[in-house]
Amino acid sequence: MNLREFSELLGLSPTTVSRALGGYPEVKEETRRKVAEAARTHGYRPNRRAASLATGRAMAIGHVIPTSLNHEMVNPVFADFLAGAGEIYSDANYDLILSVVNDGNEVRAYRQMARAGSVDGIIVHGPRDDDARVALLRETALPFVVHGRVPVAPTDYNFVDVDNRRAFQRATDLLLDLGHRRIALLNGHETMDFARRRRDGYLSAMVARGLPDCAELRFDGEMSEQNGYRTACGMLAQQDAPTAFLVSSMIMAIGVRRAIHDAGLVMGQDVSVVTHDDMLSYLGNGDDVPIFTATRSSVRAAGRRCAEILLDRISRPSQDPVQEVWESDLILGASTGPAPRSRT
Amino acid sequence: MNLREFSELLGLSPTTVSRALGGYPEVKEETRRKVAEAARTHGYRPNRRAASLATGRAMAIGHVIPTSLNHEMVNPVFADFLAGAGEIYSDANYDLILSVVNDGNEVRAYRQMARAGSVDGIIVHGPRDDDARVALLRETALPFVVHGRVPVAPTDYNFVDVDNRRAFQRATDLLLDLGHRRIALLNGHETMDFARRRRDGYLSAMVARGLPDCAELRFDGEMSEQNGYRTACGMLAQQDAPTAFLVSSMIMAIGVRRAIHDAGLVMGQDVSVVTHDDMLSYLGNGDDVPIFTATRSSVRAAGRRCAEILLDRISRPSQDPVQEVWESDLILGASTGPAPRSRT
DNA sequence: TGGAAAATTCAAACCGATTTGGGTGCATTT
DNA sequence: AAATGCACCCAAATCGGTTTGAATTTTCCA
Repeated sequence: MNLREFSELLGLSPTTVSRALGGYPEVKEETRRKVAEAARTHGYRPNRRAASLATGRAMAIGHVIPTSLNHEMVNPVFADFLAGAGEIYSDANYDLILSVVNDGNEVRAYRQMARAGSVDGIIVHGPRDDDARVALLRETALPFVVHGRVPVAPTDYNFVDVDNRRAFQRATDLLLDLGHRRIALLNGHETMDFARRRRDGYLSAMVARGLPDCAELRFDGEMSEQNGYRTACGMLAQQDAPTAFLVSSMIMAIGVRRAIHDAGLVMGQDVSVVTHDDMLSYLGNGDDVPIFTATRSSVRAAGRRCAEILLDRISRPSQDPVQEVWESDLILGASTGPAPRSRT
Repeated sequence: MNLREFSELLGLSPTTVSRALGGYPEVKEETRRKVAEAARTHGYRPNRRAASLATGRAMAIGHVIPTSLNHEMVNPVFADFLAGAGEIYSDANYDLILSVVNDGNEVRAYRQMARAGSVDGIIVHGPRDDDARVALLRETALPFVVHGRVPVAPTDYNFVDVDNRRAFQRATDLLLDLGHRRIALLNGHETMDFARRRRDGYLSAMVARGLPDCAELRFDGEMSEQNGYRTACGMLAQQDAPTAFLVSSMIMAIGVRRAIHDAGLVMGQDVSVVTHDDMLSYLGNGDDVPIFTATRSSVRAAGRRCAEILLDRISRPSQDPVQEVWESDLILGASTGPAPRSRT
């Protein structure tokens, strides 16, 4: 059923019906009620495509999520982030258009969305160091919000980020305070901005105590369970093995835990682990006492906030950029303890 | 830039340009080349909304993913499923419209998509026993493919499913063959069709050997790590504790593994575990020897296949329904072994 | 009761593409 | 030279809404 048919049914003009549904003041309250009622019973909804063609608003937000080319891995945080953003969109009657592309094809995906006018705004996921996306988006004049930050870009764009540097600096300090000296860092790809900041936080804490930066104690790559396991196994087999691991994701930390167990060691006693916890819905970190000591920040809340900001910028452009850096909690769990005297 | 401006720029009529870009035969090859070239250099793309209004095709597929109301959990398999489907969509130049809704509001979401004509087809996720969606979608005449199956619905709809019943029957048989008698089932919500089928498979194998159905050995609920841990802890503390666990997801199995460790037991020796493995990209099940003995089926491949089928039904309606039931692999890993003589 | 102001409603233009049903120009045939 | 065919190209209608500017009806007050 289209507008014309529906309005004939009511004995009104399309204009009036459209206004009634749109909530414009030019239509009598009683008429509006009648129209709304009829729309419900007859199941009329304005055609989305026609409406957005007429208004120029697509009523949709684009998300481009990258899968890494080699391992085709999809970062599991996306599910929760999208769930958070999705809540906001449905309330505002916006659609969420999802585009899954290989790393590197992202720019093309953004450009297409922009040119075809299929979205009113874009969320940028997983900013990297060589990121051309922010510049591109600025060109297109499409509102956007970055989840994370772009390393070197000019600073006048919207973003929501966790203070990754500080989080990992604090986490490292905690381990150092516990007496650990050989602290391994298992990080995400350090081409990613968040991973780089975490590394910097880790390094600055180490350096502040006069400790060296040991290449054999650092890993960066896909944050999968397997990588956590393999890497930790390798490091634990070294002669001067680490007594603590600082890990960038729960999933990876679970791999580390497995490696510790396999080596016949006890997590929280022989080896300490601190991880970042995105508060994924299916990966609660224990009940009363957290399993892992962790830097914690809800990625779902970040999704909600990014969406809110974006919708706000769309309805009121030319505001000052919103830039939020969230402090993450450092919560103590059972996975950390004082450094053991020595191991051989 | 719109079509009119672009065509003026070329000194051609909008019609010709549209045909050139659309690949129609009525336009000289040389003209087409020139038009395509100019489109590239000037960055012209037909406005998506206008195009779909004119053609009647939305060029978009709707996915409605539910979050469970209580725990706001998003099943992590969605990320990989969407990634699989997304691959197919981008190749075919379709958009993916994602709607995240609370359990129970799904029907409304489907109806809205259908009425507003914002999608050409729909993928139905996580069919349940009381599912009104299939009936609704049949009414709307919108093509759809179900990932999974609807328990009691008429059978003339498209679906791709794993043979969950058989998978869990085989898994149970394996454990029985190893001598286990007290076998626990840690399942997803048994309102979900897949979980019910898995339970049936488990029960039929048990019954076939004359074993009872013990309520205290069965759990169904959210497949989170915590639930796996908590439930396994509780069961292992029972006086007649299970010697084996059959688990519906890797995430949950990781919780079970943790519980086994915490109880001072060794997985694969004292307690056996078999899990279903959706082959999530970030949760590889070990390298050479799988960690978990598992029934295995790629959810990403299922995403691809569902998308393929849907696009095919859209381009050629009124074909016979495609109904695929995939056999899942049963792979042997390190988490299973013969039942221990006895434990106290 | 008449007339101005306010409250409603409507006809028509517009958004940006696709597509129908012709035209135009040129080569070929008669 | 007229007729036919073919290869190109185009004007205009269409999709289903929103919105502008004008027309109509109602309300209010002198």
